Amino acid sequence: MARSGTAEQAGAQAPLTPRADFPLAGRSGYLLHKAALLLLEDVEQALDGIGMRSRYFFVLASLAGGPDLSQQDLSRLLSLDPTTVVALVDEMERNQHVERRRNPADRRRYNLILTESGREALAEADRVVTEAESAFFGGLADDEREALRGMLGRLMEGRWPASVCTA
Amino acid sequence: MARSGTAEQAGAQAPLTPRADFPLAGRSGYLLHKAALLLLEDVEQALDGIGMRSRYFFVLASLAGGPDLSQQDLSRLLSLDPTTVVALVDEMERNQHVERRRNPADRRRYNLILTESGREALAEADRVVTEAESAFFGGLADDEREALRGMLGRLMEGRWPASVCTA
DNA sequence: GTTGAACGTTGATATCTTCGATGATGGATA
DNA sequence: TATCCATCATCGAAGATATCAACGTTCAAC
Repeated sequence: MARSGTAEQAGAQAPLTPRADFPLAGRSGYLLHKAALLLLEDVEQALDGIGMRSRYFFVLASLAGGPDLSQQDLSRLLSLDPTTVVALVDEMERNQHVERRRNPADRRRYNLILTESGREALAEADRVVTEAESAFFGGLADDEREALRGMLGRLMEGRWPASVCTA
Repeated sequence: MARSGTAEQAGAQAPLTPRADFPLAGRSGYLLHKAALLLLEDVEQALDGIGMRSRYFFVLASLAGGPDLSQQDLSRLLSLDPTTVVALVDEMERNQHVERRRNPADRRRYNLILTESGREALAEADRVVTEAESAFFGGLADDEREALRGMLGRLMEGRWPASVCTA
């Protein structure tokens, strides 16, 4: 709180009284939490237009980085329960967006690889998500957005995505 | 991606190969999402020590700002389903942390007010959460944290918490 | 070879969210 | 005043999620 004040007159016509004294609004932690919720809302809504959910997109995007991720890797990387990953990959395999291939070096694991069709789906989703994010971060100047990305990265240093290995 | 590179040697001793090419790591949106998840994990774990969950704390903290919030307000403010709020307030009333009082100006509404016991619970939770957040944001200088808070606030301008009214 | 651990999978359970319906109330209109 | 519609809180059912224990397979260490 005590910041700016540029948006306070936004709802002037409506009989709403903005609560400048809302305690959580002064807490960096809750701001981060809430901002992430709002963004996720936007992304989810944008993806809904092409019949995809955010987690599906996250997996697609993760797999695009390399062919060597296992389901366990995804679980840790995206904070998903291993059980959830099984169901997700099942679905993606039905859609022919990914393939499970046994890792020859460790036959317990699968190497999850993106199919050509998966890449196309990712490309489309990527457009949609990028658009939603641009709108969300639109209020920030380019260098600010860069600074924000830097800070967020530093907050997670050592916790993510460093804990992921390519066996 | 393409940023800094200060943390890449953090897990040097472990046989892990950090994936610098992880695509989502370059996306501001996902960084925000993931950072919020990690922070929530920390906060949840910290609150677990005193037998409280994060949402319970959020409501407690929201109510501390003024006596005039209704359940509907909470619902919008915290992105909670009205149904969920009912159950939450029920629980809080059982714990004698809040009271429901009919709003005399609009008898459909309740004014939710914090009891003395509720304030004590909030004080304790506040300590715990503040500690967890301090640890999480520890890697940031004070002015950086301030800048971060400012940017997050600006991202939500007009969407939160401006939409909340005190009838 | 034996032991213990990791990976993927399954199924049961608990929890949360979502949706529609309801009764009470308020506000606007005629 | 009477009528109509929206809002608030609540309930119950249905759907989606997360959580947990257990299993077979495979790997690594001894």
